[in-house]
Amino acid sequence: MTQKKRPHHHGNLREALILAGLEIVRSEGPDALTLRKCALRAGVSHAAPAHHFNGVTSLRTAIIARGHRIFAQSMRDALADAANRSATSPKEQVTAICVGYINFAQTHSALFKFMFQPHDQDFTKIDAVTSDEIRRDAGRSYEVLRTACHPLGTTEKERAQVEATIWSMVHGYAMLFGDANSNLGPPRPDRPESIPAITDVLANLNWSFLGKNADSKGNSQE
Amino acid sequence: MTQKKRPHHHGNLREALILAGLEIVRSEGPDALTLRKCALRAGVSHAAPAHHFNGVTSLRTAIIARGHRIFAQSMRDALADAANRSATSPKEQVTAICVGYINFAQTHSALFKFMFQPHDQDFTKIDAVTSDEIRRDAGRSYEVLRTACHPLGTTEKERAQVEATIWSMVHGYAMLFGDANSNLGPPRPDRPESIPAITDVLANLNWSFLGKNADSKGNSQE
DNA sequence: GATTAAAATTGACACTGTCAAGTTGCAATG
DNA sequence: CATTGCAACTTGACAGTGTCAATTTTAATC
Repeated sequence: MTQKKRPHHHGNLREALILAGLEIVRSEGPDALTLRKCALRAGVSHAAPAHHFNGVTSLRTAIIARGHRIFAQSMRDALADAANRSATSPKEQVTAICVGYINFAQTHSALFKFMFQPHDQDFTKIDAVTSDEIRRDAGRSYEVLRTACHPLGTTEKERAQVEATIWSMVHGYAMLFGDANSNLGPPRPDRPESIPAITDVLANLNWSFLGKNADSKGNSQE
Repeated sequence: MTQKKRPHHHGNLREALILAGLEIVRSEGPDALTLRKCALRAGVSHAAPAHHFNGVTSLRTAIIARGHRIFAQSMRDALADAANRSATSPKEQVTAICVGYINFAQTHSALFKFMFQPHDQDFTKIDAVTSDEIRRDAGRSYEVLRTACHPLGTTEKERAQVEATIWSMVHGYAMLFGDANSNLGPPRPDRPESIPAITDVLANLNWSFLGKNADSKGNSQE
């Protein structure tokens, strides 16, 4: 009985394949990812990945899960930056997270597209390890926003509404305006200065959502 | 010189391929679309589409353009419905358009995903006909929203901000919550009733955006 | 050292998009 | 009407893709 999981040939192929995939997405774009390319980059034969991933969908999902770690970290970093500037009101915290959100979408635009592409991941067709990974890592991403939104609602229903509002706004913005070469969104007249900043967009929200004051400083987590 | 464009064998293959593509996306999902499947469904050989589309990207783009017509019509229909209920204030008009937006995303969920998937359409690699089509049809979609948003801003910059705000919000909502089987967005606890309606989300906007009253009835187009 | 099971390779298959060459059929020209 | 010309379409091939079955290699165990 092995106390440590020490695979035989490669060492840790599963990890290597995920990293190879991230690199391919980064350098060649979201549509360039291929099972065989990942295998080649990891230095194994084209059919080797089958022993670690149920299929290409599983590999893609695992890459997305890994992307979520960077994504969540980007939001946490922005939150920490805001805290260093003493911007700790719920409104300021949520705004900071959105800035981190958009920052990730711009800095890792190919990965962002890859992650939030509508993929038909029949969760049933994904191996248990990867399925757990995506659930955990994507959940942690959402948890960052969820925590910051918490003080903005009193009941669970209210909080769900606030979360949906912020999440929709920032995600839509990222999709439509986040990437300079985005082909979605409104047809832009080649004037990138006509794109408002995420903070300008967020300013159009009614921040005193449901009676509570979003500007009160301090940690109001119950 | 032919006064009417009457192609030789098929009659109108370009149109038939687009319709075949729409049907495939509808019935088999966004990822099921294939050049060869379209050709088969249109009753021609696998290489026939090459004479009408520069490549598969062009065909996809043409299908997206066609989808935009349905999309724009869905928003216009919702706007007409609102007018029948005498809901003609800017706020009510914009809300109605968003309802039409979400309605399209739900009714034609596969097509919506297909349309707003980040596709690398190197516009240079797309034949001129299709390129004009997508620009025109996507522009018309956006024009519906643009017109409704017009009274909500006074300067051009203000209007761009309002448009970006509304568009981001409704698009993000459609992506994250529009489709019941969406795998994006927050991990939902199998409680579909916890998803707020688009109208609830829009209610969190500060509708008196920039001093002007969004509730004033009538046609305030300048 | 022999056994055994996992890890990885090799080879094959159907399917994809794209290209080159050949065929068909319509339309304008003589 | 016969001929020419050209666009529409077909056929065949090619490199890649994901996936599967059969085989070999490797590492841990008895």
